[in-house]
Formats: sequence, C-alpha cells, structure tokens
Amino acid sequence: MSIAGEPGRGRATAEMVAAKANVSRVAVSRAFNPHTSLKPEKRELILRIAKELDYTPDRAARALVSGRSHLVGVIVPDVCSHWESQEIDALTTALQNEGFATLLFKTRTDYSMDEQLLAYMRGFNPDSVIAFVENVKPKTLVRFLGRAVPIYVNYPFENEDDTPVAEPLYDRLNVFQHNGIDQAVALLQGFGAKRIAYLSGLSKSRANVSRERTLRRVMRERGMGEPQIIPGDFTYDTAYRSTVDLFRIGQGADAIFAANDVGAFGVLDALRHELNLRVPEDVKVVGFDDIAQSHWKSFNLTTVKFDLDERVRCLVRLILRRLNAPDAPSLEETLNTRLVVRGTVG
Amino acid sequence: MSIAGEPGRGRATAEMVAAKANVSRVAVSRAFNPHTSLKPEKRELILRIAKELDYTPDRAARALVSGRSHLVGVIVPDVCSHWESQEIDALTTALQNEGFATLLFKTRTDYSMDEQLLAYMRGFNPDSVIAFVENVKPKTLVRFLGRAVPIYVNYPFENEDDTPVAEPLYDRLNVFQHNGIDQAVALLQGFGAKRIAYLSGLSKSRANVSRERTLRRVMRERGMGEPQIIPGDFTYDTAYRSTVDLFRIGQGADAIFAANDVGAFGVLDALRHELNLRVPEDVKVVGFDDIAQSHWKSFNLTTVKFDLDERVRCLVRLILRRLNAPDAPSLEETLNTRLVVRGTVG
DNA sequence: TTGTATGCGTTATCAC
DNA sequence: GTGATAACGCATACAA
Repeated sequence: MSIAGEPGRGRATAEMVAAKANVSRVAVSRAFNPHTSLKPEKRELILRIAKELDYTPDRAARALVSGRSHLVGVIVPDVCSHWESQEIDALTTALQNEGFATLLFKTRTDYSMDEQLLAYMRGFNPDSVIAFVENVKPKTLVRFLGRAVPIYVNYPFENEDDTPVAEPLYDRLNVFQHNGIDQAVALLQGFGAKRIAYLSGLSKSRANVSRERTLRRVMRERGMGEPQIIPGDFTYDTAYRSTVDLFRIGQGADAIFAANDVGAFGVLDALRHELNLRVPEDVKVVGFDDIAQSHWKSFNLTTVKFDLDERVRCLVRLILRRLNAPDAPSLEETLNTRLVVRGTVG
Repeated sequence: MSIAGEPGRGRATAEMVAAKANVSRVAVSRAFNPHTSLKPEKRELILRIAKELDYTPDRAARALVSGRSHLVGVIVPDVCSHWESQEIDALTTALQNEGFATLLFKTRTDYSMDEQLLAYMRGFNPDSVIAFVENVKPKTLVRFLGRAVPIYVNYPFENEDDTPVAEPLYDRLNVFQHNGIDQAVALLQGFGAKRIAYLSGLSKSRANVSRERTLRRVMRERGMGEPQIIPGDFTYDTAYRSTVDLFRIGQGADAIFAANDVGAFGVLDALRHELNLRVPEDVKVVGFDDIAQSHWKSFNLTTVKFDLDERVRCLVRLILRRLNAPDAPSLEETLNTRLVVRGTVG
C-alpha cells in the first residue's frame, strides 16, 4: 500500500504528482487552475494521478502567492442564538459551494469586540468578513482587515441620511423591515388590538432600534398612537420577566410585538403559564425572525420573516462581487421582510 | 491608487516593522514567538512598533514553514441543531483562547460525507479535526488529513470490545451515558412508571444506539422488562407524530424517554396539545442533552445532561496533547452524564 | 502549450 | 543574543 513519495502521513506535494505523471511541477499547478491553458489529456492525466495520491493543493501556500485565502471570517456574539445559528449554517453551505470556508470568531455577548480579537482574526487573512456585531464601526474594522472589505448587515432607519460614505469602504446588505411590520400591525388592528406593547431587544442593537422606529411610524400612520416600550435583550428569560411585570405592575396590553422570536416565546410562556391569559383571545403576540421553532405547537407564532436563503444569497453575492472588483465603490444588496401568520394573532 | 508601505490597505509586513525598529527581519519574527531568545527591551520595542503599524504575522506564511495552520476543522451535519450549536459556540471560544480558529464544514444532514468534501477540507490544512458525524470511518478520514489526527466523540457500547486499535491513529472522547440514564430510570421507577417508551434518534447514530442499549440494560437490571421503541430522528416534528401514533394507534406509555431534548419537546407538545394528556401526571417525559431551552417554562424538562464546558475542555485538551506529541499512540478522555431533575417527571 | 525563474511572508538552521 | 540564508508549496511573468 506504499507508493513512491510515501503519502502515508505528511501530504503529497505537487512535485510528487509531477514526478509520477512525468510532467513539470508547473503543469500540476495549471491542472488545478481551470482558466490556465493546458492540453486536456495532460490535465486529465494529472488530475487522475493526483486523485491516486490524494493530492490537494495546499491553500496556505496558494494564499501566500495569490493573495486569496478562500477564508471568510464570520464574527458572531453567539453561535447558539437561534437566528444566527441558522444563518451560519446556511452561509457555510453556500460558501462551501463556492470554494470558501467559514472561519468562526466569537465576540463577547455584550457586543464588545476588542482590538485583540480583530488583530487575531486578521492573522488568518480572510478574503472577506461578515460582521454580525453592530457596535464596531467600519472605520475600526477596516484597520484590521488587510485587503478584505467588511460586509455589514444594515437596518436602515427611517428618515436617515443614507448616502453611502466613500471612506472607509464597506459593503452593505440593507434589510428593510417596513413591509413585515406594517403587515403585522394591520393584522393586529384588524383583530381589534388597541394597546400594543413593543418588547425591546438590546438597546444598542441597530436592528432593534430600527424595528422600534418603524413600528412607531407604522402605528402613527394607522392612527394607533404610540406603542408602549417594555425592556428586553433578545433573551427568553428577560422577556418572561418583562411580560409578567407589564401585567402585574403595569397596565397590560392587547398585543405584544417582540423584537425577536425567542423573546416572543418568553412572552407566550409568561402569558399562559404565569398570568393565565389566553393567546390570542386575551393578548396577541407577534415575533420577529421566523426561526425554525416558531412553528412548534407550543408557540405556533405569528412572526415577521426574513427569507434566510435569499439573505444568504445576497451575502455570498456581495463577497463574490467584491472579490471580482476589489476597488469598486461601496456595494449594496437589498432585502425585504413579510409576515407569516400562525396562531398567536386572531 | 494606494501607497505600498502605507498600512491603509495591504497589511504591514515583518520587513516594514524591522525597518522602522532598526532591527533584522528575524528579530521581528522572534518577538512574536515567546519561547525564542531575544533581549526583552528589544522585544518590547518591536512589539510597540508592530502595534503602531497594525502588524500581525501572516498565518498562511507561518503555516507554510512551521507546519501549523492553527486551524481546527469542525465537521457538522447541522450547525443549527441545538446541541451542536452550543457545542460549536463553546468550542470556538475555548479554541480562540488557545490561539486556534474554528473552520466550519457542513456535511449533508443524512450523515453522508463524500470524499470531495474531505479533500476540500484538507486543502486548508487543519491542525486537528473534530468530527461530529458518525458515519465516516477513521480509516477514510485519516486519508484526507495530512498530519492531523482526527478526534472522535465516542459513545462506548455495553460489552463492546474496546481495545484501542493501533491503525489508523485517532483520538477519542469517550462519553459514558450509563450514570445519567440509570438515574433517570430510577426516578421514573420511583414515581411508579411501568411502561417506558424510548423515542429513538436517527438509527444510524452511535449516540442513539448506545442510549438505547444502555436503557435496555438499566431497565433489565431494575426488573422493568423491555422498553418499547418508537421511531424518531432527533427532530421535533417526527417526535410529535410518533407520540401521537403511540397513543392513537399503539398502547400508549407511562413515560417516554426521548433520545434528545428537541425530540422531548415534540413529545411534550403532542401529549399536551394534541392528546390532552397531563405531564407528569399522565405521562412522564425525560430528554437527553440539557440544551438551553430545556429550562423554558413551556418545557421545564427533566433531562440527562452532559457537562458542556467539561466536554469542550476535554476536546481542547485532546487537541493540545496531540499537537505536543504527534506520534503518541491513541489518546483518550472520558466524560460522564448526570440527571437534571425538572418538572416533567413527578 | 510548456518549462524556467522568481517571489509570496514567515520560521528553522546555522553560524557568529 | 543576534543575523544571514535556506526552506515551505504554490502561482505567475516571461521566455521558448
């Protein structure tokens, strides 16, 4: 079972393949780079021998000379948060299909991201970086990226000056939340809800702030007054406590719009198991995200949905476009939201 | 467009730092490798200049010559499956602290893993690989790993010949499930359960087979006869359907032991919302994993727990031990389970 | 179409 | 303790 070159441990190298195929080392390199010119039969031969020897080009070496690591850094505060884990999953699959690998970096859950982590990350030379964190300014991030251009998932505010800034360069996925929120409020209104409470997410989060502002505007447009804001941080436990407080200490509400699905679960459990209220008869509940659990019978949650697959496609497209045109000005993609109606409003 | 030597785009190199600090390029390299000998003041100076220039050693170049990529490959079928996402999260944090980055690879959910993915992964030259998949034999995996030694999470069977095999070399984390299962069955027995059903996980899964066998043995030892096996695949939906079938078509049960927590959630929802049975009065339920959701009020699940932190520590220890002794024989670590008692048994 | 020569940024091996 | 020099494995400009 031993072969010339002995690839038992320590991988086969291009040189070994070249030797066995009676070609030059360069030919082997070319065989693995589709756009180069090489006689088809020769390429075929080389690829066959390579397979025999279990040879794959070393990406570290390739990265060194080509300046492409084929690594995409993903910075997350929490891998196991439901929405993010679904997004990482889909993103990894999509990137894999394009020949990239996902490199995971974890920040602290409080959204802080120190320069040490950034410097550490840069050492791996990612071709691109997707930041799920929101507290780090592009200006800071860019310093640590070498040639990579960061991608931000952006939740545009109402009335915000949105002209792209030239410096520093970063690409954006703009997620417009208006449609879904408007549909949700219309549904609530149609079922007679008057007093709507908004269970906030982390106050630092742009996604949260944007949701709250949009909700405010939509309700105003529909002549429904102001939503009552109750404190939250995207977690189940806080949502649970806040809901109990809203009804035990505060004035209660006809409907609760939660900043995310997991928070909505906490709301539901508090309403049903602690406050003995019926959903949707006594209180209606709407979430945000449409994570996989939302269709579970315990929750059966009406929620504002992102299209995950479309979202991932946008991100991958941004990466590829940027790699094809490293000097292009700021790139953008756009995504919308829509309402998924289940059992918690009615 | 941009000026070379300027750290704006295109990172600073060791040479630039050397020039600015008036030292040799080699000194810069040494400054970043703690165990090398360098006059402390000199090291300090270099590190300061490096910080000024935002310099970090390029890991691709370093990997090329040192043979260490500081990349740990993690192969998962499903990032968003609850237990795995928690494990990936903890693992990434732990690895990051040791200077490694997590490289994510996704297999198909059906546990298949083709050689194309393996070859692809190997190109990145991971220092170590942790396989959460169970259908790939070490013998196959090793072919694609170069110098890395794979780590398997192993669920030893009862009465299994467990002498480590010399060839191929791989390291193992042995998870003994007996303690937790025994405690769970004792609790069920203490509360008078006689007919226990086991909601199976994927039948191909070693973890599942081991759980089932251990449950069988524990029940036999306690004079409780055989468990009834109902089909499952670790998902909520299948668990839900199987539970309904068990009571509508089959004979029902006093208690259901689910192969994982998510399955147990499906069981709970089916019992309460579809079959109008009370838990734990009519039917008792036990899960496996103790994921974060299990303490949620909707579920409040009694479950067999792995200690996640301990598990991650074991994995990291295996990686470090192996890197320190690449030629050592098969390494092992051991982990136990225990019962977490909540509200679904009583 | 093919081969030769060079360089990518770093660490290891020697000398001193 | 320090510096020159040689790898590491690959891709590309250039010459043939």
